[in-house]
Amino acid sequence: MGQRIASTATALSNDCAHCNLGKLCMPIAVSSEELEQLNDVIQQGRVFDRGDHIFYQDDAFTSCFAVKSGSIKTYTVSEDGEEQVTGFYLPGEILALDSVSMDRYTSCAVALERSSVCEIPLEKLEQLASVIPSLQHHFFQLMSQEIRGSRELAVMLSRNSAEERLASMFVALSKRNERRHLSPYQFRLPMARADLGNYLGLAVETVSRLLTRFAKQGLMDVRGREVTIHDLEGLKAVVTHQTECRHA
Amino acid sequence: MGQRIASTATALSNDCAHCNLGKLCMPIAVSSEELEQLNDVIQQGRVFDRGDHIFYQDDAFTSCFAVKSGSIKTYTVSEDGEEQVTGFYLPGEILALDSVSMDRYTSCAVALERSSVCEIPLEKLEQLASVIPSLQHHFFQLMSQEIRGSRELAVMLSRNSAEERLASMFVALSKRNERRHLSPYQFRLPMARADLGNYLGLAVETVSRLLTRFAKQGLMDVRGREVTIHDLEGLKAVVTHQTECRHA
DNA sequence: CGGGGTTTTGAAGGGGGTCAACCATGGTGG
DNA sequence: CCACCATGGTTGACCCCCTTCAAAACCCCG
Repeated sequence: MGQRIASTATALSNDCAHCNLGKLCMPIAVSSEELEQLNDVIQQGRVFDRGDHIFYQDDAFTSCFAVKSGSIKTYTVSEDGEEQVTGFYLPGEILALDSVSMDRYTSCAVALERSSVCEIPLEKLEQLASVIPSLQHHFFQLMSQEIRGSRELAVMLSRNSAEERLASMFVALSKRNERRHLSPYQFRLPMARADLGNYLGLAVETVSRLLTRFAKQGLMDVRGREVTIHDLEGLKAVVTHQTECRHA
Repeated sequence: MGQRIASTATALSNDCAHCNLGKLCMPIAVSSEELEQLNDVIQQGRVFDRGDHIFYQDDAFTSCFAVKSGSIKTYTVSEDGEEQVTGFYLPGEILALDSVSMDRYTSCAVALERSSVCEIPLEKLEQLASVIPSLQHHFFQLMSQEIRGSRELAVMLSRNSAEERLASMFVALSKRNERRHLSPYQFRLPMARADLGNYLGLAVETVSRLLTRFAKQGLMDVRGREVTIHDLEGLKAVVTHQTECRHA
Protein backbone atom coordinates (compact mmCIF):
# COMPACT_ATOMS: atom_id res chain seq x y z
CA MET A 1 0.00 0.00 0.00
CA GLY A 2 1.25 3.47 -0.79
CA GLN A 3 1.17 6.42 1.50
CA ARG A 4 -2.26 7.89 1.97
CA ILE A 5 -1.22 11.15 3.53
CA ALA A 6 0.12 13.58 0.98
CA SER A 7 0.61 17.24 1.63
CA THR A 8 -0.87 18.13 -1.73
CA ALA A 9 -4.01 16.06 -1.23
CA THR A 10 -7.11 18.19 -0.89
CA ALA A 11 -10.78 17.62 -0.29
CA LEU A 12 -11.07 17.68 -4.05
CA SER A 13 -8.99 14.50 -4.24
CA ASN A 14 -8.86 14.10 -7.95
CA ASP A 15 -7.66 10.53 -8.27
CA CYS A 16 -8.60 7.07 -7.08
CA ALA A 17 -5.66 6.88 -4.67
CA HIS A 18 -6.99 9.75 -2.63
CA CYS A 19 -10.70 9.08 -3.01
CA ASN A 20 -12.42 9.41 0.33
CA LEU A 21 -14.25 6.17 -0.39
CA GLY A 22 -11.08 4.25 0.10
CA LYS A 23 -11.12 1.42 -2.40
CA LEU A 24 -14.81 0.71 -2.12
CA CYS A 25 -15.48 0.62 -5.85
CA MET A 26 -12.02 -0.49 -6.96
CA PRO A 27 -10.72 -2.62 -4.10
CA ILE A 28 -7.81 -4.00 -6.07
CA ALA A 29 -4.19 -4.27 -5.21
CA VAL A 30 -2.50 -2.34 -7.96
CA SER A 31 0.92 -0.81 -8.07
CA SER A 32 1.20 2.96 -8.05
CA GLU A 33 2.11 2.81 -11.72
CA GLU A 34 -1.03 0.88 -12.50
CA LEU A 35 -3.06 3.23 -10.36
CA GLU A 36 -1.79 6.06 -12.50
CA GLN A 37 -2.98 4.28 -15.62
CA LEU A 38 -6.36 3.76 -13.97
CA ASN A 39 -6.55 7.47 -13.26
CA ASP A 40 -5.91 8.22 -16.92
CA VAL A 41 -8.96 6.11 -17.73
CA ILE A 42 -11.38 7.24 -15.06
CA GLN A 43 -12.74 10.76 -15.20
CA GLN A 44 -13.17 11.95 -11.66
CA GLY A 45 -16.12 13.44 -9.92
CA ARG A 46 -18.53 15.21 -12.24
CA VAL A 47 -21.25 16.82 -10.11
CA PHE A 48 -24.98 16.49 -10.74
CA ASP A 49 -27.75 18.38 -9.01
CA ARG A 50 -30.93 16.78 -7.77
CA GLY A 51 -32.97 15.82 -10.80
CA ASP A 52 -30.04 15.98 -13.24
CA HIS A 53 -29.61 12.95 -15.47
CA ILE A 54 -26.29 11.14 -15.79
CA PHE A 55 -27.56 9.41 -18.92
CA TYR A 56 -30.85 8.67 -20.64
CA GLN A 57 -32.29 5.43 -21.92
CA ASP A 58 -31.23 4.86 -25.57
CA ASP A 59 -28.31 7.27 -25.36
CA ALA A 60 -25.21 5.81 -27.02
CA PHE A 61 -23.42 3.69 -24.42
CA THR A 62 -19.83 4.63 -23.71
CA SER A 63 -19.18 4.43 -20.00
CA CYS A 64 -20.10 2.98 -16.67
CA PHE A 65 -20.24 5.31 -13.69
CA ALA A 66 -19.13 5.01 -10.08
CA VAL A 67 -21.00 6.99 -7.46
CA LYS A 68 -18.63 9.10 -5.37
CA SER A 69 -21.19 10.91 -3.24
CA GLY A 70 -24.95 11.36 -3.15
CA SER A 71 -27.35 8.80 -4.63
CA ILE A 72 -28.59 7.81 -8.06
CA LYS A 73 -31.83 6.22 -9.23
CA THR A 74 -32.06 4.24 -12.45
CA TYR A 75 -35.36 3.68 -14.20
CA THR A 76 -36.79 2.63 -17.52
CA VAL A 77 -39.70 4.18 -19.37
CA SER A 78 -42.05 1.86 -21.19
CA GLU A 79 -43.70 2.83 -24.46
CA ASP A 80 -46.86 3.83 -22.61
CA GLY A 81 -44.86 6.28 -20.51
CA GLU A 82 -44.87 4.27 -17.29
CA GLU A 83 -41.76 4.69 -15.19
CA GLN A 84 -40.13 1.58 -13.72
CA VAL A 85 -37.43 2.04 -11.11
CA THR A 86 -34.66 -0.53 -11.63
CA GLY A 87 -32.11 0.40 -9.00
CA PHE A 88 -30.68 2.74 -6.40
CA TYR A 89 -26.95 3.43 -6.25
CA LEU A 90 -25.01 4.74 -3.27
CA PRO A 91 -21.36 5.87 -2.99
CA GLY A 92 -18.95 3.12 -3.99
CA GLU A 93 -21.47 1.41 -6.28
CA ILE A 94 -21.32 1.20 -10.06
CA LEU A 95 -24.03 1.98 -12.60
CA ALA A 96 -24.75 0.75 -16.11
CA LEU A 97 -23.01 -2.61 -15.89
CA ASP A 98 -26.14 -4.00 -17.51
CA SER A 99 -25.60 -1.85 -20.58
CA VAL A 100 -22.09 -3.15 -21.30
CA SER A 101 -23.35 -5.58 -23.90
CA MET A 102 -25.51 -2.98 -25.64
CA ASP A 103 -24.62 0.02 -27.73
CA ARG A 104 -27.23 2.08 -25.88
CA TYR A 105 -28.09 2.57 -22.23
CA THR A 106 -30.97 0.37 -21.12
CA SER A 107 -32.20 2.81 -18.49
CA CYS A 108 -32.15 6.42 -17.36
CA ALA A 109 -30.01 7.49 -14.40
CA VAL A 110 -30.99 10.51 -12.33
CA ALA A 111 -29.46 12.08 -9.23
CA LEU A 112 -31.72 11.89 -6.17
CA GLU A 113 -29.68 14.63 -4.50
CA ARG A 114 -26.57 16.61 -5.32
CA SER A 115 -24.15 13.84 -6.29
CA SER A 116 -20.67 13.34 -7.61
CA VAL A 117 -19.99 10.60 -10.15
CA CYS A 118 -16.84 9.18 -11.77
CA GLU A 119 -16.99 8.14 -15.42
CA ILE A 120 -15.42 4.87 -16.56
CA PRO A 121 -15.19 4.68 -20.37
CA LEU A 122 -15.65 1.02 -21.12
CA GLU A 123 -13.40 0.75 -24.14
CA LYS A 124 -10.43 2.17 -22.29
CA LEU A 125 -11.21 0.06 -19.28
CA GLU A 126 -11.21 -3.13 -21.35
CA GLN A 127 -7.85 -2.19 -22.83
CA LEU A 128 -6.41 -1.58 -19.39
CA ALA A 129 -7.98 -4.77 -18.03
CA SER A 130 -6.10 -6.79 -20.65
CA VAL A 131 -2.87 -5.41 -19.24
CA ILE A 132 -3.73 -5.57 -15.54
CA PRO A 133 -5.06 -9.05 -14.70
CA SER A 134 -6.24 -8.02 -11.24
CA LEU A 135 -8.37 -5.31 -12.82
CA GLN A 136 -9.96 -7.80 -15.19
CA HIS A 137 -10.54 -10.13 -12.27
CA HIS A 138 -12.15 -7.36 -10.27
CA PHE A 139 -14.56 -6.50 -13.04
CA PHE A 140 -15.58 -10.11 -13.46
CA GLN A 141 -16.27 -10.16 -9.74
CA LEU A 142 -18.24 -6.92 -9.85
CA MET A 143 -20.44 -8.12 -12.66
CA SER A 144 -20.95 -11.50 -11.08
CA GLN A 145 -22.08 -9.81 -7.88
CA GLU A 146 -24.48 -7.74 -9.91
CA ILE A 147 -25.93 -10.90 -11.45
CA ARG A 148 -26.34 -12.48 -8.04
CA GLY A 149 -27.91 -9.34 -6.65
CA SER A 150 -30.48 -9.05 -9.42
CA ARG A 151 -31.27 -12.72 -9.16
CA GLU A 152 -31.85 -12.49 -5.43
CA LEU A 153 -34.05 -9.49 -6.03
CA ALA A 154 -36.07 -11.46 -8.56
CA VAL A 155 -36.59 -14.28 -6.09
CA MET A 156 -37.60 -11.85 -3.38
CA LEU A 157 -40.08 -10.09 -5.62
CA SER A 158 -41.61 -13.35 -6.76
CA ARG A 159 -41.99 -15.09 -3.41
CA ASN A 160 -42.06 -12.60 -0.58
CA SER A 161 -44.97 -10.63 0.78
CA ALA A 162 -45.10 -6.84 0.73
CA GLU A 163 -44.01 -6.78 4.36
CA GLU A 164 -41.01 -9.00 3.67
CA ARG A 165 -39.98 -7.01 0.62
CA LEU A 166 -39.99 -3.70 2.42
CA ALA A 167 -38.18 -5.07 5.47
CA SER A 168 -35.61 -6.62 3.17
CA MET A 169 -35.10 -3.28 1.44
CA PHE A 170 -34.33 -1.52 4.71
CA VAL A 171 -32.05 -4.30 5.87
CA ALA A 172 -30.17 -3.91 2.59
CA LEU A 173 -29.96 -0.13 2.91
CA SER A 174 -28.68 -0.56 6.44
CA LYS A 175 -26.03 -3.00 5.23
CA ARG A 176 -24.93 -0.68 2.44
CA ASN A 177 -24.51 2.14 4.92
CA GLU A 178 -22.46 -0.04 7.19
CA ARG A 179 -20.21 -0.90 4.26
CA ARG A 180 -19.49 2.80 3.92
CA HIS A 181 -18.60 2.96 7.62
CA LEU A 182 -21.76 4.92 8.38
CA SER A 183 -24.36 4.05 10.97
CA PRO A 184 -26.49 1.06 9.98
CA TYR A 185 -29.18 2.29 12.37
CA GLN A 186 -29.69 5.86 11.34
CA PHE A 187 -29.51 7.31 7.86
CA ARG A 188 -31.30 9.49 5.37
CA LEU A 189 -33.67 7.81 2.93
CA PRO A 190 -32.55 9.05 -0.47
CA MET A 191 -35.72 8.16 -2.38
CA ALA A 192 -39.43 8.90 -2.13
CA ARG A 193 -41.98 6.32 -0.95
CA ALA A 194 -43.26 6.14 -4.49
CA ASP A 195 -39.80 5.14 -5.78
CA LEU A 196 -39.49 2.48 -3.10
CA GLY A 197 -42.87 1.08 -3.99
CA ASN A 198 -42.21 1.18 -7.69
CA TYR A 199 -38.89 -0.63 -7.23
CA LEU A 200 -40.42 -3.27 -4.98
CA GLY A 201 -43.56 -3.77 -7.04
CA LEU A 202 -45.83 -2.28 -4.38
CA ALA A 203 -48.37 0.53 -4.35
CA VAL A 204 -47.27 3.67 -2.52
CA GLU A 205 -50.17 3.20 -0.15
CA THR A 206 -48.91 -0.25 0.81
CA VAL A 207 -45.44 1.12 1.53
CA SER A 208 -46.91 3.82 3.72
CA ARG A 209 -49.16 1.43 5.62
CA LEU A 210 -46.28 -0.98 6.23
CA LEU A 211 -44.00 1.77 7.49
CA THR A 212 -46.56 2.80 10.08
CA ARG A 213 -46.98 -0.87 11.02
CA PHE A 214 -43.20 -1.28 11.43
CA ALA A 215 -43.22 1.81 13.64
CA LYS A 216 -46.03 0.43 15.80
CA GLN A 217 -44.11 -2.83 16.15
CA GLY A 218 -41.07 -0.87 17.30
CA LEU A 219 -38.95 -2.16 14.44
CA MET A 220 -38.09 1.13 12.77
CA ASP A 221 -39.15 4.68 12.23
CA VAL A 222 -39.21 7.01 9.25
CA ARG A 223 -39.85 10.70 9.87
CA GLY A 224 -39.88 12.34 6.51
CA ARG A 225 -36.63 11.03 5.10
CA GLU A 226 -34.87 10.28 8.38
CA VAL A 227 -34.69 6.54 9.03
CA THR A 228 -34.08 5.11 12.48
CA ILE A 229 -33.82 1.35 12.83
CA HIS A 230 -34.63 0.29 16.39
CA ASP A 231 -34.53 -3.49 15.95
CA LEU A 232 -32.38 -4.63 13.03
CA GLU A 233 -32.61 -8.27 14.07
CA GLY A 234 -36.36 -7.98 14.21
CA LEU A 235 -36.41 -6.58 10.69
CA LYS A 236 -34.23 -9.43 9.47
CA ALA A 237 -36.61 -11.86 11.12
CA VAL A 238 -39.51 -10.33 9.18
CA VAL A 239 -37.61 -10.97 5.93
CA THR A 240 -37.01 -14.67 6.43
CA HIS A 241 -39.97 -15.80 8.52
CA GLN A 242 -42.43 -16.26 5.70
CA THR A 243 -45.74 -14.97 7.00
CA GLU A 244 -45.48 -16.23 10.53
CA CYS A 245 -46.28 -12.94 12.20
CA ARG A 246 -49.60 -12.44 13.91
CA HIS A 247 -51.00 -8.96 13.55
CA ALA A 248 -52.76 -8.74 16.86
CA MET B 1 -37.08 -39.16 -25.08
CA GLY B 2 -37.29 -38.61 -28.85
CA GLN B 3 -34.54 -36.01 -29.04
CA ARG B 4 -33.60 -34.90 -32.51
CA ILE B 5 -29.95 -34.08 -32.21
CA ALA B 6 -29.13 -36.92 -29.92
CA SER B 7 -27.34 -40.12 -30.44
CA THR B 8 -25.40 -39.87 -33.71
CA ALA B 9 -21.82 -38.76 -34.16
CA THR B 10 -21.80 -35.81 -31.78
CA ALA B 11 -19.31 -37.52 -29.51
CA LEU B 12 -16.68 -36.95 -32.17
CA SER B 13 -16.89 -33.16 -32.15
CA ASN B 14 -14.52 -32.75 -29.26
CA ASP B 15 -13.63 -29.13 -29.71
CA CYS B 16 -15.35 -25.79 -29.99
CA ALA B 17 -14.55 -25.45 -33.69
CA HIS B 18 -16.66 -28.48 -34.57
CA CYS B 19 -19.37 -28.01 -31.95
CA ASN B 20 -22.77 -28.48 -33.52
CA LEU B 21 -23.93 -25.36 -31.72
CA GLY B 22 -21.83 -23.25 -34.02
CA LYS B 23 -20.52 -20.39 -31.96
CA LEU B 24 -23.65 -19.93 -29.91
CA CYS B 25 -21.89 -19.81 -26.56
CA MET B 26 -18.58 -18.43 -27.82
CA PRO B 27 -19.49 -16.29 -30.80
CA ILE B 28 -16.07 -14.71 -31.04
CA ALA B 29 -13.81 -14.23 -33.96
CA VAL B 30 -10.67 -16.00 -32.86
CA SER B 31 -7.84 -17.30 -34.92
CA SER B 32 -7.39 -21.05 -35.18
CA GLU B 33 -4.41 -20.76 -32.88
CA GLU B 34 -6.50 -19.00 -30.28
CA LEU B 35 -9.27 -21.53 -30.72
CA GLU B 36 -6.77 -24.22 -29.90
CA GLN B 37 -5.87 -22.45 -26.68
CA LEU B 38 -9.55 -22.18 -25.86
CA ASN B 39 -9.91 -25.92 -26.36
CA ASP B 40 -7.09 -26.51 -23.92
CA VAL B 41 -9.10 -24.62 -21.34
CA ILE B 42 -12.58 -25.95 -21.96
CA GLN B 43 -13.35 -29.54 -21.07
CA GLN B 44 -15.78 -30.84 -23.64
CA GLY B 45 -19.09 -32.52 -23.22
CA ARG B 46 -19.44 -34.42 -19.96
CA VAL B 47 -22.77 -36.24 -20.00
CA PHE B 48 -25.35 -36.11 -17.21
CA ASP B 49 -28.47 -38.21 -16.91
CA ARG B 50 -31.84 -36.83 -15.92
CA GLY B 51 -31.63 -35.91 -12.24
CA ASP B 52 -27.82 -35.85 -12.13
CA HIS B 53 -26.30 -32.79 -10.56
CA ILE B 54 -23.59 -30.76 -12.31
CA PHE B 55 -22.80 -29.03 -9.03
CA TYR B 56 -24.35 -28.47 -5.63
CA GLN B 57 -24.89 -25.30 -3.66
CA ASP B 58 -21.85 -24.57 -1.43
CA ASP B 59 -19.53 -26.80 -3.43
CA ALA B 60 -16.18 -25.12 -4.01
CA PHE B 61 -16.49 -22.96 -7.11
CA THR B 62 -14.06 -23.68 -9.90
CA SER B 63 -15.84 -23.53 -13.21
CA CYS B 64 -18.70 -22.20 -15.24
CA PHE B 65 -20.50 -24.61 -17.56
CA ALA B 66 -21.87 -24.31 -21.08
CA VAL B 67 -24.83 -26.47 -22.02
CA LYS B 68 -24.11 -28.47 -25.17
CA SER B 69 -27.31 -30.47 -25.32
CA GLY B 70 -30.29 -31.13 -23.10
CA SER B 71 -31.42 -28.71 -20.41
CA ILE B 72 -30.37 -27.73 -16.91
CA LYS B 73 -32.29 -26.32 -13.97
CA THR B 74 -30.62 -24.30 -11.25
CA TYR B 75 -32.17 -23.90 -7.83
CA THR B 76 -31.32 -22.86 -4.31
CA VAL B 77 -32.37 -24.56 -1.10
CA SER B 78 -33.23 -22.36 1.85
CA GLU B 79 -32.48 -23.37 5.41
CA ASP B 80 -36.04 -24.59 5.87
CA GLY B 81 -35.61 -26.96 2.92
CA GLU B 82 -37.72 -25.01 0.44
CA GLU B 83 -36.56 -25.26 -3.15
CA GLN B 84 -36.36 -22.08 -5.23
CA VAL B 85 -35.80 -22.45 -8.97
CA THR B 86 -33.46 -19.70 -10.20
CA GLY B 87 -33.01 -20.53 -13.86
CA PHE B 88 -33.34 -22.83 -16.85
CA TYR B 89 -30.45 -23.30 -19.26
CA LEU B 90 -30.67 -24.56 -22.83
CA PRO B 91 -27.90 -25.45 -25.32
CA GLY B 92 -25.56 -22.54 -25.94
CA GLU B 93 -26.25 -20.96 -22.56
CA ILE B 94 -23.83 -20.66 -19.65
CA LEU B 95 -24.35 -21.53 -16.00
CA ALA B 96 -22.83 -20.29 -12.77
CA LEU B 97 -21.83 -16.81 -13.94
CA ASP B 98 -23.38 -15.59 -10.71
CA SER B 99 -20.92 -17.63 -8.65
CA VAL B 100 -17.81 -16.11 -10.22
CA SER B 101 -17.35 -13.70 -7.34
CA MET B 102 -17.83 -16.40 -4.70
CA ASP B 103 -15.65 -19.28 -3.67
CA ARG B 104 -18.71 -21.55 -3.56
CA TYR B 105 -21.60 -22.18 -5.94
CA THR B 106 -24.67 -20.18 -5.00
CA SER B 107 -27.11 -22.73 -6.37
CA CYS B 108 -27.54 -26.37 -7.38
CA ALA B 109 -27.61 -27.37 -11.04
CA VAL B 110 -29.45 -30.49 -12.14
CA ALA B 111 -30.06 -32.03 -15.57
CA LEU B 112 -33.73 -32.02 -16.58
CA GLU B 113 -32.99 -34.66 -19.21
CA ARG B 114 -29.93 -36.45 -20.53
CA SER B 115 -27.59 -33.52 -21.17
CA SER B 116 -24.07 -32.76 -22.24
CA VAL B 117 -22.15 -29.93 -20.60
CA CYS B 118 -18.75 -28.29 -21.23
CA GLU B 119 -16.70 -27.20 -18.25
CA ILE B 120 -14.96 -23.81 -18.25
CA PRO B 121 -12.45 -23.50 -15.38
CA LEU B 122 -12.58 -19.86 -14.44
CA GLU B 123 -8.98 -19.41 -13.44
CA LYS B 124 -7.70 -20.66 -16.77
CA LEU B 125 -10.31 -18.66 -18.61
CA GLU B 126 -9.22 -15.44 -16.91
CA GLN B 127 -5.62 -16.15 -17.84
CA LEU B 128 -6.59 -16.72 -21.44
CA ALA B 129 -8.85 -13.67 -21.48
CA SER B 130 -5.89 -11.48 -20.55
CA VAL B 131 -4.15 -12.68 -23.67
CA ILE B 132 -7.12 -12.67 -26.05
CA PRO B 133 -8.91 -9.30 -25.80
CA SER B 134 -11.89 -10.47 -27.83
CA LEU B 135 -12.43 -13.28 -25.32
CA GLN B 136 -12.36 -10.85 -22.42
CA HIS B 137 -14.75 -8.61 -24.31
CA HIS B 138 -17.07 -11.53 -24.95
CA PHE B 139 -17.21 -12.48 -21.30
CA PHE B 140 -17.96 -8.93 -20.26
CA GLN B 141 -20.81 -8.99 -22.77
CA LEU B 142 -22.07 -12.35 -21.53
CA MET B 143 -22.15 -11.23 -17.93
CA SER B 144 -23.73 -7.92 -18.80
CA GLN B 145 -26.48 -9.76 -20.67
CA GLU B 146 -27.00 -11.91 -17.63
CA ILE B 147 -27.38 -8.82 -15.45
CA ARG B 148 -29.89 -7.35 -17.86
CA GLY B 149 -31.79 -10.61 -18.06
CA SER B 150 -32.09 -11.00 -14.29
CA ARG B 151 -33.10 -7.38 -13.93
CA GLU B 152 -35.82 -7.73 -16.56
CA LEU B 153 -37.00 -10.85 -14.78
CA ALA B 154 -37.17 -8.95 -11.51
CA VAL B 155 -39.26 -6.22 -13.08
CA MET B 156 -41.55 -8.76 -14.68
CA LEU B 157 -42.05 -10.62 -11.42
CA SER B 158 -42.77 -7.44 -9.52
CA ARG B 159 -45.23 -5.80 -11.90
CA ASN B 160 -46.85 -8.36 -14.16
CA SER B 161 -49.86 -10.54 -13.49
CA ALA B 162 -49.66 -14.30 -13.45
CA GLU B 163 -51.03 -14.37 -16.99
CA GLU B 164 -48.38 -11.96 -18.23
CA ARG B 165 -45.57 -13.82 -16.48
CA LEU B 166 -46.47 -17.16 -17.96
CA ALA B 167 -47.02 -15.75 -21.46
CA SER B 168 -43.67 -13.99 -21.18
CA MET B 169 -42.01 -17.27 -20.21
CA PHE B 170 -43.29 -19.04 -23.30
CA VAL B 171 -42.37 -16.14 -25.56
CA ALA B 172 -38.86 -16.34 -24.11
CA LEU B 173 -38.66 -20.11 -24.58
CA SER B 174 -39.83 -19.68 -28.16
CA LYS B 175 -37.15 -17.06 -28.77
CA ARG B 176 -34.45 -19.24 -27.29
CA ASN B 177 -35.45 -22.09 -29.54
CA GLU B 178 -35.38 -19.83 -32.57
CA ARG B 179 -31.86 -18.77 -31.58
CA ARG B 180 -30.87 -22.43 -31.84
CA HIS B 181 -32.43 -22.63 -35.30
CA LEU B 182 -35.26 -24.79 -34.02
CA SER B 183 -38.94 -24.11 -34.46
CA PRO B 184 -40.19 -21.24 -32.32
CA TYR B 185 -43.70 -22.69 -32.58
CA GLN B 186 -43.23 -26.27 -31.54
CA PHE B 187 -40.88 -27.61 -28.91
CA ARG B 188 -40.60 -29.83 -25.92
CA LEU B 189 -41.08 -28.25 -22.51
CA PRO B 190 -38.03 -29.35 -20.52
CA MET B 191 -39.40 -28.61 -17.05
CA ALA B 192 -42.42 -29.61 -14.99
CA ARG B 193 -45.33 -27.24 -14.31
CA ALA B 194 -44.18 -27.05 -10.71
CA ASP B 195 -40.74 -25.80 -11.80
CA LEU B 196 -42.29 -23.18 -14.05
CA GLY B 197 -44.52 -21.99 -11.23
CA ASN B 198 -41.71 -21.96 -8.71
CA TYR B 199 -39.49 -19.95 -11.07
CA LEU B 200 -42.25 -17.45 -11.86
CA GLY B 201 -43.50 -17.13 -8.31
CA LEU B 202 -46.84 -18.82 -9.07
CA ALA B 203 -48.68 -21.77 -7.60
CA VAL B 204 -48.74 -24.88 -9.78
CA GLU B 205 -52.51 -24.62 -9.87
CA THR B 206 -52.30 -21.14 -11.34
CA VAL B 207 -49.92 -22.31 -14.06
CA SER B 208 -52.27 -25.13 -14.93
CA ARG B 209 -55.35 -22.90 -15.03
CA LEU B 210 -53.58 -20.35 -17.21
CA LEU B 211 -52.39 -22.97 -19.66
CA THR B 212 -55.94 -24.19 -20.17
CA ARG B 213 -57.05 -20.58 -20.58
CA PHE B 214 -54.36 -19.94 -23.19
CA ALA B 215 -55.55 -23.08 -24.97
CA LYS B 216 -59.18 -21.92 -24.94
CA GLN B 217 -58.07 -18.55 -26.33
CA GLY B 218 -56.28 -20.34 -29.15
CA LEU B 219 -52.92 -18.88 -28.16
CA MET B 220 -51.02 -22.06 -27.43
CA ASP B 221 -51.29 -25.66 -26.43
CA VAL B 222 -49.37 -27.93 -24.09
CA ARG B 223 -50.00 -31.67 -24.28
CA GLY B 224 -47.89 -33.20 -21.62
CA ARG B 225 -44.53 -31.69 -22.47
CA GLU B 226 -45.21 -30.90 -26.13
CA VAL B 227 -45.70 -27.18 -26.67
CA THR B 228 -47.44 -25.78 -29.74
CA ILE B 229 -47.69 -22.03 -30.10
CA HIS B 230 -50.56 -21.09 -32.39
CA ASP B 231 -50.45 -17.33 -32.02
CA LEU B 232 -47.06 -15.99 -31.01
CA GLU B 233 -48.08 -12.39 -31.61
CA GLY B 234 -51.12 -12.92 -29.43
CA LEU B 235 -48.92 -14.25 -26.65
CA LYS B 236 -46.62 -11.25 -26.97
CA ALA B 237 -49.67 -9.01 -26.75
CA VAL B 238 -50.66 -10.66 -23.48
CA VAL B 239 -47.21 -9.85 -22.06
CA THR B 240 -47.25 -6.13 -22.78
CA HIS B 241 -50.94 -5.19 -22.62
CA GLN B 242 -51.17 -4.83 -18.88
CA THR B 243 -54.50 -6.29 -17.88
CA GLU B 244 -56.54 -5.21 -20.87
CA CYS B 245 -57.90 -8.62 -21.70
CA ARG B 246 -61.54 -9.44 -21.18
CA HIS B 247 -62.12 -12.93 -19.89
CA ALA B 248 -65.47 -13.62 -21.50
C1' DC C 1 -49.74 32.22 4.20
C1' DG C 2 -50.94 29.55 0.24
C1' DG C 3 -50.06 26.00 -3.30
C1' DG C 4 -48.36 21.68 -5.08
C1' DG C 5 -46.30 17.52 -4.15
C1' DT C 6 -45.77 13.90 -0.91
C1' DT C 7 -47.50 10.93 2.65
C1' DT C 8 -51.12 8.91 5.25
C1' DT C 9 -55.57 6.78 6.11
C1' DG C 10 -60.07 4.52 4.82
C1' DA C 11 -63.23 1.45 2.19
C1' DA C 12 -64.09 -1.84 -1.40
C1' DG C 13 -63.00 -5.30 -4.72
C1' DG C 14 -60.28 -8.78 -7.24
C1' DG C 15 -56.31 -11.76 -8.39
C1' DG C 16 -54.11 -15.53 -7.08
C1' DG C 17 -52.77 -18.58 -3.06
C1' DT C 18 -54.25 -22.57 -0.35
C1' DC C 19 -56.69 -26.72 0.50
C1' DA C 20 -58.85 -30.66 -1.32
C1' DA C 21 -60.20 -33.83 -4.59
C1' DC C 22 -60.04 -35.94 -9.03
C1' DC C 23 -57.81 -37.35 -13.36
C1' DA C 24 -53.95 -38.64 -16.60
C1' DT C 25 -49.69 -40.73 -17.55
C1' DG C 26 -45.99 -43.77 -17.63
C1' DG C 27 -42.97 -47.01 -15.42
C1' DT C 28 -43.00 -51.54 -13.02
C1' DG C 29 -43.76 -56.22 -12.07
C1' DG C 30 -46.66 -60.18 -12.25
C1' DC D 1 -50.40 -57.52 -21.83
C1' DC D 2 -52.57 -55.52 -18.20
C1' DA D 3 -53.23 -54.19 -13.33
C1' DC D 4 -51.15 -51.30 -10.23
C1' DC D 5 -49.24 -47.33 -8.16
C1' DA D 6 -46.66 -43.06 -7.96
C1' DT D 7 -45.95 -38.84 -9.78
C1' DG D 8 -47.59 -35.05 -12.15
C1' DG D 9 -51.40 -32.33 -13.84
C1' DT D 10 -56.16 -30.38 -13.66
C1' DT D 11 -60.27 -28.41 -11.63
C1' DG D 12 -63.23 -26.28 -7.99
C1' DA D 13 -64.26 -23.54 -3.67
C1' DC D 14 -62.90 -20.26 -0.50
C1' DC D 15 -60.41 -16.51 1.46
C1' DC D 16 -56.80 -13.08 2.25
C1' DC D 17 -53.35 -9.73 0.81
C1' DC D 18 -52.69 -6.05 -1.81
C1' DT D 19 -54.33 -2.85 -5.37
C1' DT D 20 -57.36 0.75 -6.57
C1' DC D 21 -60.02 4.71 -5.83
C1' DA D 22 -60.93 8.61 -2.89
C1' DA D 23 -59.87 12.11 0.26
C1' DA D 24 -57.67 14.14 4.07
C1' DA D 25 -53.27 15.54 6.33
C1' DC D 26 -48.76 16.94 5.99
C1' DC D 27 -44.69 19.42 4.60
C1' DC D 28 -41.48 22.11 2.23
C1' DC D 29 -40.29 26.61 -0.09
C1' DG D 30 -41.52 30.34 -2.39
